[in-house]
Amino acid sequence: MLDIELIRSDPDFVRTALLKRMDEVDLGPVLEADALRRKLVGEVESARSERKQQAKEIGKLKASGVDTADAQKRAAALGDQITEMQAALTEAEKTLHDLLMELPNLPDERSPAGGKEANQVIRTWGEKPDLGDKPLDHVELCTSLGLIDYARGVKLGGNGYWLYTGQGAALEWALLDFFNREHYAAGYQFMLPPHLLTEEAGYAAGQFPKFADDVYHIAEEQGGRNSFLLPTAETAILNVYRDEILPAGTLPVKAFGYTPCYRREAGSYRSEERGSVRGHQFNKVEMFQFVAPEDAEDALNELVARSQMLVEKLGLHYQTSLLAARDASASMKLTYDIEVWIPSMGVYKEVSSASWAGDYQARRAGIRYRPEQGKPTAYVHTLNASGLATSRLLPAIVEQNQQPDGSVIVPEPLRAWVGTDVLRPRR
RNA sequence: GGUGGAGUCGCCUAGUGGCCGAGGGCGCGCGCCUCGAAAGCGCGUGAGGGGGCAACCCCUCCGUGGGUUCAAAUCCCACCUCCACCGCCA
Repeated sequence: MLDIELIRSDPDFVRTALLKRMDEVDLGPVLEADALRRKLVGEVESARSERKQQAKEIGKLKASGVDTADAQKRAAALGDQITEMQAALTEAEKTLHDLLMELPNLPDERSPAGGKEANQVIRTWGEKPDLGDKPLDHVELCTSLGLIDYARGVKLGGNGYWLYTGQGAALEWALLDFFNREHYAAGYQFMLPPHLLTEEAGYAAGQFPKFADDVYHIAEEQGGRNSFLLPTAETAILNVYRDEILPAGTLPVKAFGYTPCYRREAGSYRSEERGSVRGHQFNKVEMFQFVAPEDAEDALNELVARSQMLVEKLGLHYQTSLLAARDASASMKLTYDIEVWIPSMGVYKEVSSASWAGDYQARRAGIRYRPEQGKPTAYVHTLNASGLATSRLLPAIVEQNQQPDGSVIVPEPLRAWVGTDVLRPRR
C-alpha cells in the first residue's frame, strides 16, 4: 500500500513512477476520496465532541435533581446525526482504502520500464553444457532413472502433480536439506510455519483481493473461517510480525522457512512446460528479511548473492536478470531473478526471485519498528528471496548433468545424502 | 467435540452505566539526593487520525464487530483467542 500523504503532497511524482508499470494512472479518484474523508472526519469529530459535552451536562443536571427530558431529546437528535455522518465517513474510508489497495508499488529508478522484453541480464555464471546429439529432457531422464513417477503422480493428485520416488525423493530432499543448513549456519532464523493461513494473512500479504483465484481456498463447513493454502512461505513469514511494533534493536530480522507451495496455476503455461517445471505443488526454501530502510540496499544485495551462491555450489549454469517494472510483481520496487538453464526448453527458468518491497508490504501488514527508544515508529522494509525453489532445480540438475550413457552426475553437496555420485538408469 | 472461566495503557492489576476521556504496582526515562551507587523522593511514560504557521486544540482505541443509552471498560448479541477439566486422536 502506498503512503496517502505522499500521493497527496506529490501526485505528479507518484503518477510518473506508476506509469512505468501501468498503462494509465488516474490519481483523481484517490485524491477526491482522501479530501472527502478528511472533510467528514472533521465534521464527525466536532459533532462527537459536542455530544460528549451534552452528555456530561445531563449527568450533572440529573445529579442535582433537574429534569433533563428536553436536553436528552436534543442529545438523541445529535446522536442520530452522528450515526448518519459516521456511516458516510465509513463509506469514504472504505472507498479510499480500496483504491489504495489497488495501486501497485512505485518501481525503483533502476527497474527498467516495460515488460519481460526489457529485462536486463546482469550476470551469467557457467556455460551451457555440451550435451551431444541427443540430449534427453528431464521427463525422460527422471523416468528412466526412476526419480519421478509422473503417471502415478497424476493418479494421486490429478493433472499438475507428480510423485518423487526413491533417489528422486532423496535428491529433492537433499536439496532442501542443503539449503536449510546453509541458511541456518548463516544465522538466519529457521521457521516452519503453518501451511493453511487465515484470510487476514492473505490480505496483509497482498494475496487478496486481487490474486484470490491463484490460491487454494479451504472453506469451513458453515459460518467458519476460511483459510487458504500458502502459495509461498513469504506469505507466512511476512505475517509473523503483522500488526506489531518491533522494539528498538530488533532489526534486522533474517529468517528462512521451508514449505511446499500450492498454486492453482489456472490457465497457465502448463502445456509448454512439460514434467515438473510447473505444478500445483512444489517445494521451496524462502529467505525473508525485515530491515530498517537504510539497510535495505545491503539486504537485497545479500539475498541476491546468497541465491546465486547456492546455484553455484550446485554447479549449475544460470543467469541473473534485473526485472523490468511490468515483469516484477506489483508489490515490489526492485526484483532480481536467478534463472537456471533448462537445456530441453532452451530457456533460463526462475529458481529464485529476490525482491525489495520497500515499506509497501509493511504498510499493508502494519509492521512498524522503533528506530530508537522513545522515538516515533516507522514502517520496516521487507525483502524476500527464494533460496531456492527445488522443484525446478531437479530438472536442471538431471538435464545439465546428464552423461552420454544416460546417467546423471549428482552435484557434490548432495552426494552424502543421496548416497551416490552418479544416478544410473534402471534396466 | 463438550463444560466452565478469562481477555484493561510494555508486564501485573483495580474497575458492574456518568467522580474511568482508565486508578495502583512493576519496569523504563529524566531530575533531586550521593564521592559514586542503592534506597528514598518528584516528574514523565502507548498507538492511530483530524485541524493549526505555531503555541496548541480535538477525535478514536479497555480482544474484534455489532446493539441498547443523553452517556458504555462497565449492559446485550455474535465472533476470535487463551486457560482448566472431560472426550477423542497423530
